[in-house]
Order: sequence, then structure tokens, then C-alpha cells
Amino acid sequence: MSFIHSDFNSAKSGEPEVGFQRDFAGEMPAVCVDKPTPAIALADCNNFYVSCERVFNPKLENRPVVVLSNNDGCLVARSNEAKALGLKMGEPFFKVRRLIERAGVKYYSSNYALYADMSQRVMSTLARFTPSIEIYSIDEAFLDFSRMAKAELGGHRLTYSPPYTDPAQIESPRQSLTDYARMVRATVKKWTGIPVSIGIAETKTLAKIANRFAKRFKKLDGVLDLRNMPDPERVLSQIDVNDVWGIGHRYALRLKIRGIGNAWQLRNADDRWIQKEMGVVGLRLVNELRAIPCLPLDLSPPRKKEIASSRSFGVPVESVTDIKQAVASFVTRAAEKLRKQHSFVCRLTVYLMTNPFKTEPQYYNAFPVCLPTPTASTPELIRYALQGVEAIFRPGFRYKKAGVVLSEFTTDAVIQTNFFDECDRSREIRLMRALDRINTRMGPGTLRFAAVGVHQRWLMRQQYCSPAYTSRWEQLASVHAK
DNA sequence: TCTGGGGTCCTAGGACCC
DNA sequence: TCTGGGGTCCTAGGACCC
Repeated sequence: MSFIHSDFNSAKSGEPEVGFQRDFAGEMPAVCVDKPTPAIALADCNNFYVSCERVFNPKLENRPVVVLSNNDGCLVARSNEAKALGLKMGEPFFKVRRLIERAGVKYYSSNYALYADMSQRVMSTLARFTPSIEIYSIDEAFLDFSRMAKAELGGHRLTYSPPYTDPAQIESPRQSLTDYARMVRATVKKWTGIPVSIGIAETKTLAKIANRFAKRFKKLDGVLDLRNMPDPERVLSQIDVNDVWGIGHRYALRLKIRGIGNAWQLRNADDRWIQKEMGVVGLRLVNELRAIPCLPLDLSPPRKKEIASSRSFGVPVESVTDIKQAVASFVTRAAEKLRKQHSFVCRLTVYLMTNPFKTEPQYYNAFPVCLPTPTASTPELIRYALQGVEAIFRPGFRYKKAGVVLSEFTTDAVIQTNFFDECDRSREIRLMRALDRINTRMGPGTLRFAAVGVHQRWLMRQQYCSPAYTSRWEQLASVHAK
């Protein structure tokens, strides 16, 4: 009967399941009547990038640490100690550098190879605890615990026999779900070294809020099930409307002007006004606050519809040669991602821009190219991208950033060939496959195209990077006996 | 001197068609 | 004087996320 079970649960909430009930009424198992109460958990790694650095450098424990964005530009992760010093998310590094050095804050460039690998470890650990998981970002995942309230939960309780709560004290299934989440949390910490917090509620949006509380209040031990809270008003009115998932600074401003300052007031807002000001997205969000699920879990990540690659330059760039090299290397990276998801691209856009923070003359331009035949070939894409650069480059400006965006994809199976196409497509595909294999095995950039240049004066700064402890042989952590 | 990068979804408005 | 209405497709831009 398992297929019935899953069919039942995949029906969109609120939709009547009339057809289903008619067709199967005769053999309807009890499980269909007993529709589970939704229990969505959000597992979120605490200060993820900082935590990754700490796993391999325990001296960073209990001291202020920050991680910088690409180009060592802004603060993108802060330890709790760094937050306590008043360091803000997204703050430009150069503005707070003196404060950081005076206070003895340790700072690191983004070590993306390390974070991606650690993320994968965390996610595969989480996936052991539920069949329904949506990996939402590098450091967050939604877990559906709805159907686990009784049977599976009990099973796990026996298997793991957690030391956190005496099983005799577990009164309700909800209490045991909190307990289960504590066990998930402890396992992730033990297996990966990364601390996570878990918020549970009926909807994703409320789970986000639960997670905030789980992080904020130490005595919750990293887990909060919002469904156990008797007074939702007391909880939601503590959340600034700014901090509601889906409310950015623009909407927050408009809402506050209307006297809507916290999540409880937003929950009670007038539907028509919300629809008018924030569209259907806003309406969904408000319903989620009312514990009506509107955002289902995405269990299998869909292929990307757009792939972008761009970088700010380490120094201002004025020559078209340098721009071309940079763009060629962005195309290389984007094409690799494209092939990884087995897509072919029909449209490529290249853009360049000056530094908007400067008062000097500004220039921005983008050049879209519609490709005659869908392709995933790096040299072909480089050729089109460089034509684009020729078309929009203007001498006399100090360029700060360039990038390429690939969009409009098709899959391997359906390639529309062009009558005038002279390229040997299948040979090209084999060549790219060989190239990817070599670069996967020997390290990125082992084989590259001459168009990306040799000196690469435009390269971004990354002065304070920790080693790729988990993904490069020569940089593995080592233990020295004394 | 020094201010990240990579995504998604929705909507409004224009072009075009019948 | 009086100048339709509705549908589709496309794109740019706005808003948001981490």
C-alpha cells in the first residue's frame, strides 16, 4: 500500500482528493483517514563558514572569527563572539579592518572547496533521519517529519537510545519529535563537527522562525518545536517583520509604514492589501504564518535554469585583452557547471561594468547572444563570448567586474541541429567529456584554454585562505607526534 | 587602496496576432 | 464625435533568498 500512502501525501494541501477517494474507497487503508499533522523541520548550521574553519583549527573555538566574501570584500560569516563585537553581516572588510585587528578577531578568505565538502557531509548525515529532505542552501535543509510522528520515531528511539531525555519522560509524540531532533543535532555534531540548530513547525516559514528561537535561546538546546507553544501571538510578535523569510528591506519598509511591524501583525494582515502590494508571493507567505502550508518541499533539486559566473577584479582593469581573458575563464567555469547537469545552452549574455562605488565615469553594458545551435562546448562558447566583449567594450573606463550568464537550456536528448552547422557535434562532446574527466581527476584547471591567459592580472584577492583540508591531497590536515 | 556571487519567481508592458 | 478585446509570447526589472 505504500504507493497509496505517498500519493495521498503528495496531494497539494487544500485540494480535495475526491478522485482518489472514489477510486480506492473500497480498499482504503486506515492511514488515509489519519492525515498526519505537518511537521517541517529546518536544520540550519550555526555560522556555517566559521564552523567549518573551526573544525580543522580548534584554536578558533571561543574566539571571534569572521569569513570574508570573494575578493576579501565583505564579512559573510561571523562567530557569535564576532557578532557580539557589533560586526555586521555584509560589512565591507576595509571599513572594519582596524576594529577587527585591534580586537584580535581572526579573519579568513572564503574557502569554498572546504565549505562545499563539509556541506555535503552535513547533508548526507541529515538525510539518514528522514526520507524527505530538501537541501535548501549550502548550510540549510528542510526535513519533513510529518509522517514520522509515531512508527519510525519509535524505531529510532530504540535504535539510538538517546541519553538526552529519559524515554519514560516522553509524554506526547510532539515531545518525542523534539527529542528526535536533538538526536539529529547531536549526530551531525559528532560526525561532522558542525553545530546545527533545528526549528520545527507546520510550515517552512514558521520553521524558519522556530529556528531563530532555537538559535537565540541557549536553554532550548538547539531545538524548538513551535507547535508545542501554547500562545502563538507571544512568539510571533517577538519577530520583527524584517526577519520573516521572504520579507526583504523594501517590503519591510512598506509594511512598517502600514503599521505592520512584526510577524504576528503580518499574520493578521488584510489579504487583499497583501495581494495588491506583494502579489501572490506575499499572500502565500502570510498563509504560511497562519500555519497553512503553501510552499511544498522540493525533494529532487530541479536542474538550474540559469548558470552565471562572474567576479570582481582584484584591481581595476582597462585593457580589452585582460577583460577577454577574464571572460574566457568565466565561460570555462559556467560551461563546466552546464555539462555537469547535462544541459546545452541556447543563450549567452556577457556583461561588464565599472565600480559603482566610485565617482569616476560609469559604464555598464550587457550583450546577449542567441546561439545558432544548443551547445556545451567551452571553446565555442568562448568564441561567442569574446565577440560579445568586442561589441560592448569601450576604452577609457576602469572596469571592476565582468561576467557571463548562460540561460535557456535543453537536455542532451533534444538537440535541435542547424542545417548550416558545420561542427562535428559528437566529436566536440567527447572532447569535453575527456577534458572534464582529466580536470576532475587531476584538479580544476589542469587543462585549460589559451584564451584564459597566463598572467591573469585581474584575479581576485584571496589573501587569507585556509588550506583545502578535505579536498586536496597536499593540503590534508596532518597530525604530528611529539 | 579596499564594498561578493549565484540563484529563483513574479509582474508589467510591449509586440504581435486574430 | 466616435478608434475593440483578448490571447500569447517575450523581456526587463523588481523583489527576494543564502
